[in-house]
Amino acid sequence: MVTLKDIAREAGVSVMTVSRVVNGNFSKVSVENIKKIQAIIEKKHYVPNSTARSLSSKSSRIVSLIVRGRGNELTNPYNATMVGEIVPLIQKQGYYLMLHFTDQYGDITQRLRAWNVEGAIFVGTFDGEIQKIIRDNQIPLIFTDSYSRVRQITNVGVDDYKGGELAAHYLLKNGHKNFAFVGWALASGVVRGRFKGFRETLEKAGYPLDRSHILEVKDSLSDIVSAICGFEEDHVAIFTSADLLAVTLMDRLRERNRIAPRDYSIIGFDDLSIAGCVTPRLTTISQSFPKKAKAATDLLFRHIQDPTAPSENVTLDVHLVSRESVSCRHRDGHGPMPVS
Amino acid sequence: MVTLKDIAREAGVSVMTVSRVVNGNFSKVSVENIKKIQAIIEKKHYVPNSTARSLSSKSSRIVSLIVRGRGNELTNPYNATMVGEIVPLIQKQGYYLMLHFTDQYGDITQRLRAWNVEGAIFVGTFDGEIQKIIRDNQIPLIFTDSYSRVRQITNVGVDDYKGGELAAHYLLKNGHKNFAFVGWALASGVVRGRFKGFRETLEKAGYPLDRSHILEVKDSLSDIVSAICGFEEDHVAIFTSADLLAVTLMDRLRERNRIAPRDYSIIGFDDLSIAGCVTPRLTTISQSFPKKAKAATDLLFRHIQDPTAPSENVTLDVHLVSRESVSCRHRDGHGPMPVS
DNA sequence: CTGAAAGCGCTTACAG
DNA sequence: CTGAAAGCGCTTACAG
Repeated sequence: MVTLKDIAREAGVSVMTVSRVVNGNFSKVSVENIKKIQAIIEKKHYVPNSTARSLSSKSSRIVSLIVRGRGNELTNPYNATMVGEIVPLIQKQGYYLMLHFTDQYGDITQRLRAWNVEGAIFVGTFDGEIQKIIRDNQIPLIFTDSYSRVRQITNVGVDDYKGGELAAHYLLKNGHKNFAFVGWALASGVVRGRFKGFRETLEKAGYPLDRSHILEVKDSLSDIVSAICGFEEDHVAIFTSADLLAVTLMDRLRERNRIAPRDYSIIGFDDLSIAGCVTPRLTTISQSFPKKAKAATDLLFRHIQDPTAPSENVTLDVHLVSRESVSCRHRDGHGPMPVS
Repeated sequence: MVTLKDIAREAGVSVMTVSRVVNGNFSKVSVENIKKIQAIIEKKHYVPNSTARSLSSKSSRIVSLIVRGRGNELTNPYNATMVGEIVPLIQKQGYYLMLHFTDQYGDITQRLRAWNVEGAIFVGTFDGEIQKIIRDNQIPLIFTDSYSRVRQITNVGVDDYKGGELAAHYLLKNGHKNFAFVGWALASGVVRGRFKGFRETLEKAGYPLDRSHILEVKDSLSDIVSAICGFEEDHVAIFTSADLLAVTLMDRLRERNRIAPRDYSIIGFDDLSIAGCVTPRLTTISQSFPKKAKAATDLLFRHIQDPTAPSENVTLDVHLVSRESVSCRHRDGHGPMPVS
């Protein structure tokens, strides 16, 4: 391993002047020394030891990405997309990225402290543990899609409520009269927001959502599938809390010979790329992952640079993307027909 | 920040005996001291500084995962699945994981050296650069799906050739007579293997693959789509080098009113979860991602533990999963019908 | 513009 | 069973 000392010896200078060159503090080194030292660094393929740097300077240039769960969390395209967007943004800043999957609070602090991590971005719902996490870690912490009563939390989310509204309006506009909501974890803030926007909009329009039509996914989808097949109405319009859920549901309903948009209509949330390649293509509430990732990393670095920066709550916009999974119910007998 | 010194002072011992307790070398410390020290560690929430540990012990407990590319590489479900499988396996060993996306060779060495990384797993095709990477990094390096003439490389791959054979056999068994191959990057070893197995099997059966039916995807899929639509044969059976390609292709062909398995048949490769939720469900060559990830991390840790361990080339098995995207051509007029 | 000294928080290697 | 010393490779802070 080549060290500063090796370079210094060969250049006939002290480690300090080599250190200055390595760090680009050219103003304090003579031009000839800069050139000489740079040549030697090049020749010997010198790479600064970040471990030593971190120890002495107290700045590690490591950022952590913490994903909730402990299995293959990237099997969920939502997580994969978010992580994949964030990685290049972190690298572009010259930072290193540690990736952690965890579902227990204690882990997080340990992992962050061990490496003097400078900041972290959380992907997934940490609603309940946010308070403890913040209390134990005095570094910039950026949450995504988290709802918490704790003030002073920096979060990047989307307008979940509006997403629900958009879905409801779109279905109403297309002449739907029967509605259902299917969501994972109704307790999570994100899902609750989407649900609320949907329900309240329908209510205002005179279509209160019946309790039997509010479905929460527990362990398996089977119950949900049965419930939907058991609906007495002719054609029900379903709003789901996530594309992945909508896609899986369509697949399971197809096994029971229920095809969208012929037998029912369905709207997703996220606009993952899978939404566009499924049959029928999924109509969904679209959020921008590049923007979300950018907002999160921008906030992260702003807070790393200026620890006194105020916490911020960013809410990104959503819009509806009309594709093929919702039928138009206006002219009876004309069958499914997409309407924008 | 709590340090060994703080604990030592409070316990009235030297840092060395605290260090022993922290590292579990209980045999060399009195029972009472162990208890006393553990209590203080607990109370003060002491977390060892990995940065200092790494510097003095020369072992960082960091492993790198290097994914080829520089955009959102996890948008590709193949990469996402692999990375997602590997993360928990690394964590289970008490190691930390750094994730890097890169498409230039120089980056890799720099990143590995900076943190004294103990080993790395590569996801994606690095065929051409393997030699240089190995030369410059004397740590365990595990490649996946790489083909290289360099001996002494440790690689985990699947039986690509067999995958091609299986696809060909299955299509022949189903009475197909017209064939095509569509692949990304025919130059890569993986794709070449799949293609070769396919072509040679067809040849032996008396169906040499015409040059016009070997399609390589360049920038866009448009050329491929046009080429396929221009085929003179009635029904062509297409073998693609990857599920993602097959799925995208089906979608694009649907725009041109070509539906599988009515108008053409198609087989993918990988068996990503997307293969099962697309319409028609994709018949594909299946590989086990959990096994692949396990093999790669096992090899990695074996080599970290024993640097003299011989390099190994692991080839995992593949099998065909029959779903809905291939028609049976035996009894004319009976239309598509899946055959196992 | 340059460098000697001290120190970051640990572990290694040794002495007792 | 315990600890004092040295050192890992760098940076900070200071003196010149």
